[in-house]
Amino acid sequence: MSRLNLTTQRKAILDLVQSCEDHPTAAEIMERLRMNGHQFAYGTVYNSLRYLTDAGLIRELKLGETASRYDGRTEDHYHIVCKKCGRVDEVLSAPPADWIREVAAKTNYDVHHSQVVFEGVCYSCKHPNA
Amino acid sequence: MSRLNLTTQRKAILDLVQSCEDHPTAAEIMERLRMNGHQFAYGTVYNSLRYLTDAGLIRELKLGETASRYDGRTEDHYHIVCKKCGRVDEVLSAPPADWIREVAAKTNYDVHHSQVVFEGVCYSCKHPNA
DNA sequence: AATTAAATTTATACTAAGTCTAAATACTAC
DNA sequence: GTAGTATTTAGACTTAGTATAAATTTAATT
Repeated sequence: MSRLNLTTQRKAILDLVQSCEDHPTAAEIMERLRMNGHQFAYGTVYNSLRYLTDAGLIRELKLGETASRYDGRTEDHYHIVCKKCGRVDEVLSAPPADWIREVAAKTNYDVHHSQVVFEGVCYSCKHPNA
Repeated sequence: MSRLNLTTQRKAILDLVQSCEDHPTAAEIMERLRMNGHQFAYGTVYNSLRYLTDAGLIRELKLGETASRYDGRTEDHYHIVCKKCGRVDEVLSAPPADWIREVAAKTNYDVHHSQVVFEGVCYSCKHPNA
């Protein structure tokens, strides 16, 4: 682990991701950077996203779509995806420790981490004319 | 939903996936089919895997790698991936219903399904010289 | 059994997301 | 200021998967 090196590009990308209410893909990040007057090389954006992810400053979300999404919230949390509209919301309740212990015991693994993606239908899609 | 139509190709692919102890990718499935003397078009394998998945005969696993994996076990279950060796094991304990209810209440979603991928270190990697 | 219609397979072109590479640029330490 | 390292850039390349159009198979109708 070496010292954190936030270049202009990395800083701009970090700021952008942290300012997002949603969970943009790399392509969406590039688009928003361009709208803010930045124009970085394609590879630089991917490089920086990986660097920032490795540094623990942002999170990469793999929600089962083709592209990864990025999240400026670094606390441990999960996500729920609406099957109808594709919207993604945060889930802050952690899986019960009992369950994790049970899984560790049954599988003989040291469990370090879990990714959970819930799928369902969001409030707006349930009540279309509210 | 129309009647199930298991062509020669689909049947061979279903048989193969069901006979696997592991969770092969589409590329691995093609390779194993070839070893069994089958030679199907590239697109047919993808088509068939989707067909079989939609029919509920196999499952598509998105474990955060670049390629999907396929699983002949159709009961509801989850997976745990070893960070060291990449091995994937089954997790048969379901997440506690209380937790799911809590998530549904907090997010205002109807929760239909959850995908859970645990990450950790498997027994063999923990005890390298056993 | 021959004819038509529908579904499926095949081969191949294409797309999307991301990685790799080599040259150019920027930063750091002396 | 110069040498050395790290980063950015542009663009080629890779991987996984989708789309398309022609050929083949299967099923239904007569």
